[in-house]
Amino acid sequence: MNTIEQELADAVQAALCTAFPGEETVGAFAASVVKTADARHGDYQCNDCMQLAKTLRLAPRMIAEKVTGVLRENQVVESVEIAGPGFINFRLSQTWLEDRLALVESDAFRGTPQVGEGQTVVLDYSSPNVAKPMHIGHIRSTVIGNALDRLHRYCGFRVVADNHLGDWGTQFGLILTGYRHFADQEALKASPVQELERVYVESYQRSKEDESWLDAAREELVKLQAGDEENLRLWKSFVEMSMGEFHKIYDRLDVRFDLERGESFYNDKLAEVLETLQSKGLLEESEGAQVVNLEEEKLGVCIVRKRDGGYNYATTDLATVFSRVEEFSPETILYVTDERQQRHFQQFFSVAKKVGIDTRMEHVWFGLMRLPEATFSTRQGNVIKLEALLDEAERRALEMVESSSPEMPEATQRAVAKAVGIGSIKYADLSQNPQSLVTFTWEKAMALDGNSAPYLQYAHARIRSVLDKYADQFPEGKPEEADFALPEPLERELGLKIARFPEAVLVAARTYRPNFMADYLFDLAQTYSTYHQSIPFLRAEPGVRESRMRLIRLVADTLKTGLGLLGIEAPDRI
RNA sequence: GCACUAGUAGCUCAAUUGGAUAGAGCAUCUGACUACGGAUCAGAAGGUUGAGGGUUCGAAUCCUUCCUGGUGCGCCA
Repeated sequence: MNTIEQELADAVQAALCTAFPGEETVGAFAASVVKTADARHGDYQCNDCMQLAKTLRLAPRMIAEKVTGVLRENQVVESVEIAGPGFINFRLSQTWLEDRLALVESDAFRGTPQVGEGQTVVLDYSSPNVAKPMHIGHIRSTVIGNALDRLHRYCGFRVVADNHLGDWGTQFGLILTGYRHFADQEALKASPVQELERVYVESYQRSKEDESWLDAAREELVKLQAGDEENLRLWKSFVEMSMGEFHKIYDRLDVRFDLERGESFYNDKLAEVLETLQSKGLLEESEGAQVVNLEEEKLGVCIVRKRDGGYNYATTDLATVFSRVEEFSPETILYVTDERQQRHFQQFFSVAKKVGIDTRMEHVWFGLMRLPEATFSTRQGNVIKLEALLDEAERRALEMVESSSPEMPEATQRAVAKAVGIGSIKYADLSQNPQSLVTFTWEKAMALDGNSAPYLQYAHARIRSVLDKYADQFPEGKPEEADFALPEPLERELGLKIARFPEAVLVAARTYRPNFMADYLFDLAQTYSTYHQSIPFLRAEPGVRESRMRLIRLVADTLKTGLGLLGIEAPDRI
């Protein structure tokens, strides 16, 4: 199913060709139609005439005149008007819109065109470091990445979500050394990652003061990388402990991966990467290291092999991309990380291109999260653990549920508190542009009113509640047999917004900006709330009542589906 | 120093990537519950889009100079 924007754009395109037969510039032009910013201008608008004025050497309004003459015959629109310097404003036909809603209702994807059909996207996100607990800095990659995952699947893409764990970094030298000297086995059993972190932080601090400690750590790392049995065994146990903790959090967040290949997975392919670079003549030696020179692109040099013979991030990423291209032949690979890695990805993409990778690769970066006082870091120990954040969110939500729904069974209250608490945290992140810098405050992360998850969940639950009440009061009623009817302006607005759902999905997916989806949902929920307040439905006359039931049920479904695309639950009662 | 990035209402953020009179939420003020869920709704007030210059039918958005923050800039990831 095409979006309405697309249908209208096609109509404009056709009208242009009819109005200006034989004009090459018109034939090559791709007409576009967008929704209006202001309802007074109609439902959709086309701004192309102003652009075409130059190439056609005609006044924009003149072009618009010719085009609208043809467009008026179109069944989709009720009126076509020219305004201002040459805008064409469309108002959709009432019956067409009503029929459209029936199509949307019966469509498995609520009218969303399956633009990704036959295409594969590899999505690299979350990627925490083993032996360090996940803190609030990890939530953005996880939540944004997961939303992009869901949005793309919904558009028909085959998505390969890969959790590219940091399980092979230099931190293991420090951890191994620390582990041998001051690990507390009891604590390790009780709370493994916390203890590993303590060991890491202490070992790191010791290395700052003590050169020989650092040497020992390096030695342990070399032994590990050379395949030393004892170190390998310990390393594996560290990874397992961490994964257990990570999965507890992923379960709570309802985040799932298709693959969880850490950097270690590519360990034996790194030498090959060097050979490939060598054979393409890209390798240079510089200060004892092997590098790819990117001075021409003003990207400095990219180190692919350290002076001490070790490989690093860029090398692993290259090995990873080779492997992904070979195994999945993706059209696109997305990397969701924070802004600090922009330069790394520019370098890495550039090198990948040089060795012949032509897959589209995008770095979807997001702004750092920081505390009001400072940035946080595991080493400084000023992190807020993700687990604590989720606990607190659920606790606050539970308080709210207990006071507003005391009659609800306790188990249900807990489930609702989880949906609301976790949903609030996700929504706080997803409702803003990923690229903005975020200063973390508990208050903001868990906003429970205004533009927030609970507002949307409330709107949804309220509709479910009305629908149940309807089923109680009118057991014979059959809303599914009523026609969609939008006689009231508020009703029409609501119907139009439902019909626009696919446009929000596509924009959010295409621009890697889940906040477009969040915006859309908030707008829809707001319109519904106004409707709810001012239009009677259970008390409306028979027939009208059924129509309205069918309409609000579709609103509820749209809200639930949209929230689902953001990874947020919409319980029937909250 | 160079590069990237941000600066929008008192605060937190939008603005469909160049469209029409820059929109929401919070906070403030006014109003609506014997109600289909008040976790709500209606309304008011709040702006020289950091500053200047430029590009054009049209600029928060593009170019340019400056100011202020953030981040990065060779062996971490």
